[in-house]
Amino acid sequence: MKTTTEKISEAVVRRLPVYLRYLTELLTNGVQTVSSQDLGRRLDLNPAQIRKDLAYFGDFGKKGIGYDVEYLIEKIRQILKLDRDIAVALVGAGNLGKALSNYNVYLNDNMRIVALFDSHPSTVGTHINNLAVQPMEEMSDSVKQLHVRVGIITVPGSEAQKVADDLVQAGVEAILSFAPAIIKVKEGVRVHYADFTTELQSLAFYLE
Amino acid sequence: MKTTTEKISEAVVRRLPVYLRYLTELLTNGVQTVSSQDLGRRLDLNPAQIRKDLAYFGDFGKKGIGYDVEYLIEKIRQILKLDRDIAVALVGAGNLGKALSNYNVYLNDNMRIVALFDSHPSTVGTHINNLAVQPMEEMSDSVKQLHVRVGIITVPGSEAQKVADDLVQAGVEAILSFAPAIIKVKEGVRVHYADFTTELQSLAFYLE
DNA sequence: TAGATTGTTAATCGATTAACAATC
DNA sequence: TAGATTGTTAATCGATTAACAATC
Repeated sequence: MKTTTEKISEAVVRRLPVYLRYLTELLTNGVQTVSSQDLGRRLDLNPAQIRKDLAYFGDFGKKGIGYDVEYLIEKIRQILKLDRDIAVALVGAGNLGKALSNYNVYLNDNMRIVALFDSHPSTVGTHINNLAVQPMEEMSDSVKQLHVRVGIITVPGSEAQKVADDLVQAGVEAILSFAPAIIKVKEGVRVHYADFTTELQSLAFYLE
Repeated sequence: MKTTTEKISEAVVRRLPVYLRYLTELLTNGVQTVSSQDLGRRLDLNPAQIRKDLAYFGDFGKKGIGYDVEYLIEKIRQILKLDRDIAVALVGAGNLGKALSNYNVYLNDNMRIVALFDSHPSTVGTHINNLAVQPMEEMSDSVKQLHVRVGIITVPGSEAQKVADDLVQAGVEAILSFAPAIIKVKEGVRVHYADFTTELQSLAFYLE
């Protein structure tokens, strides 16, 4: 194991969920042990990179054997902090917001959408997955009361910054935004983007 | 302008749509000229990086002045091949698929969803945005007939590989997958991922 | 002209990969 | 033991940033 307090690069952190996903699949299939070579082949990654990624956090493998699937899953879940409950709020109960709300089931990982907000009076009060859509005015109070730490933004790009400001003000520590817009937040708040228009446009470059 | 036939890195290609988005906003606001410094400040990027990115494709700026917003938009659209019509097919007309279909309006860029497919008999035949959901069996023929070049996958992870195989078989050149799974395709076909579960999980790492 | 800003080269930084001793 | 595979160091590769001559 490496010396402590080495900063972990974003690239490493982004690969951990990918490892986790495939390991979970292996566990389901009854596979008990996996080598970095097996993982690399399946995930299109260099085996040395996988070993290095994991070694940042501990000595999880056994020389000559590989990694115990169940143990590694447990460890990665700890590293990603997915071993504890994390309350999530979703802002923007339009089509995309509704679709994501229904994914609650899939993201078992103790991350759970516990509140929905929307600014349209006609949407407020409707129920999605047993959760009532609340007006924006209640966001600050609800976020605090429910200890929401992560916000998902599914409003139009033009409203994203305002919503992000409100979420941060209410105490949210991390944001996943689906809006096609760069969001500015204060130091310490983390923003990830899941902007498929950008993804689709860069895909077009590779045509032909 | 640099020597021709220099390979463009993926990182560069991914930033182009971000430039395009902000430039379009500037154009809407009547801004005629913008410097790499302005862009960098707004997009949290190094100005030198922006100049370098653009210089891969041509001399678009004017020394002492900056970049003409309208002209640069035109050029980036050409580079990304967004200046011609691109037919897109979406496979998986569930909640997420439906939500994305409705975004057609937003992705004006001549990329247009022209066909929807689903494997559930109860979904086939329903209409989303004036487009009928077709059964999977018709995919190959429809993709060829409509000259579909890009496929969007919004089926469960367990079915993603099969759908990708079918799309590639039918002649699709690029795929955007929302399914939480690594997809293997033959050389020459490009796959991008828009997997928000991965994004959300890596976000959890940064809590606290 | 003086000030601003590009395009590009060189310097730096960081991430990926190769190689191998340690060891199960 | 022999074969396999880890953890880690060193080498390589590539991407970002700084610096500056050219020039509008």
